[in-house]
Amino acid sequence: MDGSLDTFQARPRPRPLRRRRKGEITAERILDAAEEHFANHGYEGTTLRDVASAVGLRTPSLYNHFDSKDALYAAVLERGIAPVLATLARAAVEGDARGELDPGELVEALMPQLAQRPNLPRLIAQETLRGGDHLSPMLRKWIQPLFDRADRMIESGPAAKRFSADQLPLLVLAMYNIVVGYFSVAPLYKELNGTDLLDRRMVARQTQLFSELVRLLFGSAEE
Amino acid sequence: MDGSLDTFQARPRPRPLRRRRKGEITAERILDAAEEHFANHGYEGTTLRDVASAVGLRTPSLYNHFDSKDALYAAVLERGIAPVLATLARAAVEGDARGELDPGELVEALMPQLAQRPNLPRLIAQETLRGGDHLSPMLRKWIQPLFDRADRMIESGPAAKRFSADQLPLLVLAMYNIVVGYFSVAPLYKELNGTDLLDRRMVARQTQLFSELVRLLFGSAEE
Amino acid sequence: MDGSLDTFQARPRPRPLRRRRKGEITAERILDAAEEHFANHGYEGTTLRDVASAVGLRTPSLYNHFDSKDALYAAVLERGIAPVLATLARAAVEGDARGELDPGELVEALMPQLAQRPNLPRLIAQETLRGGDHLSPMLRKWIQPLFDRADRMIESGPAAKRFSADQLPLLVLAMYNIVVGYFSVAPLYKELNGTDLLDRRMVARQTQLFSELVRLLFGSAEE
Amino acid sequence: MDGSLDTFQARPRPRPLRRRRKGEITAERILDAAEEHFANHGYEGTTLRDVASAVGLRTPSLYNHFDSKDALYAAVLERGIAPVLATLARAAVEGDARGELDPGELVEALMPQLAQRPNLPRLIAQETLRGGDHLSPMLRKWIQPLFDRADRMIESGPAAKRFSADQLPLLVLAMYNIVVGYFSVAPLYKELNGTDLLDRRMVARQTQLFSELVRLLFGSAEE
DNA sequence: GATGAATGAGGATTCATTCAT
DNA sequence: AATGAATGAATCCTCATTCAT
Repeated sequence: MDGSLDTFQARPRPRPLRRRRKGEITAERILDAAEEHFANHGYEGTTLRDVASAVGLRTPSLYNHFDSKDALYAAVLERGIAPVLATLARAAVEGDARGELDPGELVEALMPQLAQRPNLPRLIAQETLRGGDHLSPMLRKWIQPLFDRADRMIESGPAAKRFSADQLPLLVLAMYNIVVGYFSVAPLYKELNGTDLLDRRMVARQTQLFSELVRLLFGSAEE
Repeated sequence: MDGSLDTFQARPRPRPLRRRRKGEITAERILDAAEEHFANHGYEGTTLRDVASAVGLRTPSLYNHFDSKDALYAAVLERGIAPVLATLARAAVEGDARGELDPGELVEALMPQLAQRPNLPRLIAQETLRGGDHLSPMLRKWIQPLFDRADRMIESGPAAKRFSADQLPLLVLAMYNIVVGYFSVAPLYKELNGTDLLDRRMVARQTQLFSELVRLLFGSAEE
Repeated sequence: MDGSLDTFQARPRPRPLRRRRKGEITAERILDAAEEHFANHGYEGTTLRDVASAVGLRTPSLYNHFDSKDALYAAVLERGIAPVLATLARAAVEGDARGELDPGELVEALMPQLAQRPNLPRLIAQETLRGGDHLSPMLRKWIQPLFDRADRMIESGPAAKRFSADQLPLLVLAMYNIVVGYFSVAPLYKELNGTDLLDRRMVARQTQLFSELVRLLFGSAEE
Repeated sequence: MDGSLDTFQARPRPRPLRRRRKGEITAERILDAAEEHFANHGYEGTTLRDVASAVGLRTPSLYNHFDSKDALYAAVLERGIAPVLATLARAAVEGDARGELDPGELVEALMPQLAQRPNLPRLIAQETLRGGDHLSPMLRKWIQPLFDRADRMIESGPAAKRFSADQLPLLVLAMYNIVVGYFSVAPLYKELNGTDLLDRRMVARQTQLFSELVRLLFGSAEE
C-alpha cells in the first residue's frame, strides 16, 4: 500500500529500504521535476535544462541517472502509471472474486490516488494527444488491456441492459475522459475561475459526483 | 465602400469565390497544415519546417503570410474556434428566445461541427494542458464566458433540482471533457482498437449517446 | 553651386532640368534614405527593407532603381562625395592660380557644405573604419589624390617651416580627423550633452575655431 | 572557515597565475578575436561564426563563455575601455595632486597604450558612429564623465585665456577626434599610402606631434 | 556523482534577390 | 514602376549529448 514501483513489480529484492543511496534520492528528485515539466509542457516542450535546474543540477548530471531524455520520460511514465494500474488491477481482482465489481468503489479508490499525483493524468493526456506517434510502447502495453477489461466488465454488468452494446465502449471512454480531463483542466480552471480543482474539498466533491454518475450509469438497476 | 471588409464579413458578396488572390489560398493551406501539426504535436513539437513542407513551401515563405510562429498559432486557434463559438452563441440565443435551452439540441449541433474539424478539440486540449501558460489571450477571452454561460444555463435548468449547486459546475466540466476528450483520444483509439472514432457512424453513435446522457442529466424531469 | 553630380562631371547633356521623370525622383528619395541609414548603421547594419520603408516602398521596388545593395551603396557614396571633391578641387585650382592657397578659406568653404549633408562625413568614417576591406574602389580613387594634394600643398606652404617634413602628413591627417570626427560624433554628443553640433550656430563656431586652428598651424607666419 | 569563497575573493592566493582554468583562457581568446572583428566590421558586420572560427571553435561553443552576441560585445568594450579610463583617471588624480595637469604628459601616457591595443579606439569610433543607438549603457556611463572632466580641466587651465569659453569644448572634441581618428584611419592609410601608422616609429612621431599640439593649445602660456 | 567545455543538429527568423503579375 | 510571393543563404541561438576532469 506504499505505492511506488514495488506494488507493481512483484517483489524481487529483499528491500534495501533502510537507507537509499544518495544517487537514488537524486534520481527520484529528477523524476519528480521531470514529471512536473513533462506534464505541463509535454515532451518537446520540456528541456533537460529545465529539469536539471529544477533539481539544482547542471544538465550533464542527468546522464548519470538516465541514459537519455527518452529514457527519463519513459521512467517518469512508468513510475507514475504503475501504481494506478495496480489499483485498477486490484479492484478488478476483488470484483472478480466477489462476482461483481462495484464501479463506484473503483472510482472512490482511483480519484484520491490521482489527486495526489495530478501530474499523472495530465501526462497521460499529453501522451494521448501525441496520438501514439511518440507513444511509448510501454504505455501501449498498459492502456490496451485496460480498455479491454473495462469493456468486458461492463458488458457483463447491469449497464448492458440500459445501453446498447455499441454504446458501451463509448461510455467507458466518456468516463475515462471525465477523469483525465478533470485533472488536465485544473491549472487553467484555477487561472480562469479562481477555483482550485486540486483542492481536497473539490476533489472530494468531484469524486462523489463522479461515483454517483458511474453508479447511475453502470450501477445496479435499483436507482 | 464595399471594400475589403465585406469580403470578410458575411454577405452575398458580388463575386466571391471566383478568384481569391493566390496568397490567400496559400495562407489557408498553411493554416490547414499548421492546425494539423499543432493538434498532433503541440506548439513546441511543431516546427515551421514541418508546416512549410506539408504545404510544399520552404520555411521562409511562411513569413510572407504570417509574422511568426506565434502569430500562425494564434491564427489557427482563431480560425478554428470562431465558428464553434458562433454555434454555441446561436444556440444560446435561440434558447433564450424560447425561454428554455434544450441541451440535447445543442449537442446535436456541436458534435458534427467538431467532427468535421476534429483538430479543433485536440488543439484546445493541447492549449488546456499548457495550462494557460502560453494560452493565447484570445482563447482566454472566449473560454471564460463559455463556462460562465454554461453555468448559468444549467443553474436555471431542471438539472438544478437533481444536483446540488456545488456539483453543477463540475457537471458542466465533465460534459466538456467528454466532448474534447472524445476527439483527443481518437487517433490513439484507432491505433489501439482499430476503431476510427472519427468515422461518421461512430460520431453519430457518440452524438446520440452523449445527447441522451445530457438529456438524462440536464433535461426535463420527465425522463 | 547647385551641388549634385553636375558640378563634378563636367557638363555632358543639355540639362533635362525642366522636369525630372518620376523615377528619377524616386531614385533620389531612395538615395536620401539610404544615405541616412548607411551613415547611421553602416553597410551591414542597413537592410534594404529599412531603406525601402523609409521611402514608402516595398523592398523589391528598390531593384527598379538600383541593381543591388552594393550598387545602391556605391551610388550613395558617389552622389555624396562628388560635390565635396569638387569644392576641394576648385579651391586647389584657385589656390594654384593665386600662387598660394589659404587653408582657412578652404575650411570656410568646406564646413558649411558638410554641415548641410552631415551624413557624408559619417558615411566616410564608416567606410574608413571598414578599412579598405569593403572600401569601394571608387572611394579609393578619390581619397588617394586628396591626401597627395594636401601633402603637396602643405609642403610648399609656410607650415613646412614650423614642422618637420615627417610631421606634415600627420598634421594633415589630424585636420581630416577633426572635421570628419566632428560630424561623426554629433548624434552621440547631442544625446550625452544636449548640445546639437549640427545646429547652425555650433557649426559656425566650430568653423571659426577650426579655421583659426588651421591658420595657426598652416597659415602665413605672421601670426 | 577558509572555504571556497576565499579562493574566489581577492587575496594573496596560494598559486594564482599558475594555471588559469582552460575556460578562462578560451574566453580571453574569444574576446581577442571578437575585439578584432567588432573593430573592423562593427557589430552587425561581425558574425559569431567569424569570431568562433578565428578561435578554432564552432559557433555554439561561444555560448559556454558568453550569454549572447550582445554580452560578448559588452565584454569586449568593458575589457578594452577599463584600462584606458584607468590611465585617464590616474592622470587626473596626479594632476589634481600637483595642482595642475600637464596635458602633454597625459597624451604621452595615453598614446602608447592605445597603440598597443589599436582596436580599442576603432571600436569606440564604431560605437560613436552608431550614435548611442546601440550604445551600451556602460559606455555611456564612461564617456559622459570623461568629457565633463576634460571640460573642467581645460576651463581652469591656461587655454581658457586663448580661446573663448564657447570654443573650449569644441577644442576638447577636436583633440579626441585626432586621437581616435588616427587609429581608425590606420588600416586604410596603410593600404593607400603604404605607411603603417601603427608602426612604433609612426606612433612615436604622432605622439610627439600631438603633445606639441596639445601644449601649444592648452599648455602654459610661455609659447 | 557532478560539471565545464565542446559540438552536431536543428529551429525561428532575416535578408538580398528574383520573378510573375 | 510597384509588389506579392518565393527562396537560398546565413544569423543568432537552443538542445541533447559526449567527454575529460
